[in-house]
Amino acid sequence: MRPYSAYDSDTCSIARTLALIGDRWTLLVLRDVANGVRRFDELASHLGIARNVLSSRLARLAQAGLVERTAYREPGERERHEYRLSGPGRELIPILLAFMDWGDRNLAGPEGPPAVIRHAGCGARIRVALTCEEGHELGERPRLRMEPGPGSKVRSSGLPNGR
Amino acid sequence: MRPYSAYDSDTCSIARTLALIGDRWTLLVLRDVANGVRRFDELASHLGIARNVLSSRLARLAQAGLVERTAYREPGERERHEYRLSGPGRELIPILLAFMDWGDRNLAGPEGPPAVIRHAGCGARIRVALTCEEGHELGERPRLRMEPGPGSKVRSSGLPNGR
DNA sequence: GCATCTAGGTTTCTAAAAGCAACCCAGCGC
DNA sequence: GCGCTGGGTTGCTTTTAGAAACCTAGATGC
Repeated sequence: MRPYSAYDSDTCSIARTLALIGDRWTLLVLRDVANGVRRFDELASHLGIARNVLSSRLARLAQAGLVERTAYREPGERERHEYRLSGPGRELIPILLAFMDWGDRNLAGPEGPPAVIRHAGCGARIRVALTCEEGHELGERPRLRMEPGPGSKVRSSGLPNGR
Repeated sequence: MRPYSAYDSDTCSIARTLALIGDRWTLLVLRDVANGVRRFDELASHLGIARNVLSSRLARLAQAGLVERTAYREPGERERHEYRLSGPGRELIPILLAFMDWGDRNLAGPEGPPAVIRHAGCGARIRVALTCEEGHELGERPRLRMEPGPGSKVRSSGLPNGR
């Protein structure tokens, strides 16, 4: 079996996802949009992001289909635009919650976590968990095994005798 | 109840975590370290990262306690250093798997996912899932509610009449 | 019926971060 | 003592982010 490092780093789903949303601002933009901040000026002011950067991030997210940019007009008002999460965008929520979970446990001060997410139905707290398709509970230090999938790609350069 | 945008953006656990590991390379470095790539040159070559950037990322991760830098010496060899995930670093694995999961579903080509993670015990695939502490199953579009926690902080500036 | 305000950006210029190549140093092997 | 290798650091160039000014179109006020 080939060693891990023989596989192309950029082909990995983690690398591909990071290429799309892995810069300093994009996940924060998505967090705010997920929390109902929909307008350009509100986003700019709440995040403290430069407006040109926000503009380019929203354009990228819209082009990738993670947010929808729609025009709307309230009576007596002029036309506005708003940004909302679309289907694939909503599927990013586990990523946001995984970040939040880790930050709550490792970076929160003695006061406790800055925010809590609850199940809107029952009011209980939400966590991200690893699950095994056989239904086994995976504890704090799960034993995992990585193996190449059908879309794997061997690295084509940089190896001695690489091909 | 105060609106979401009245709370300080930087106090959020997502923002804090992103400030530590939310740049273009850090999560990929952690992915490789988690997969057993432990040496500087191996990381540099597999990732294609500039060596000075790798150096500064590893220093930051070591200082934050996410990786351990240890010296070791094999018989007949000179001293080497290796990097390994430490406790808090291993807790980042759900974040990596959440990225992978999303990428597999949204960015993989028709060939399928580039890699598969299995439970080392039973061989079944691993997924990240949202769970409610009451044990309710949360499906594709969970209804979530965010509320301020004990460590929440109201925004101190930028609001009309803000305080 | 012109000046002003506001949302939603774009342009322009400067500062910070990433990339690239060259260099350095220590220990080993020869 | 000479070169090779791992593990970096230094210095320069390019890319990205940030700050501030500017633009446009439709209310709004006078």
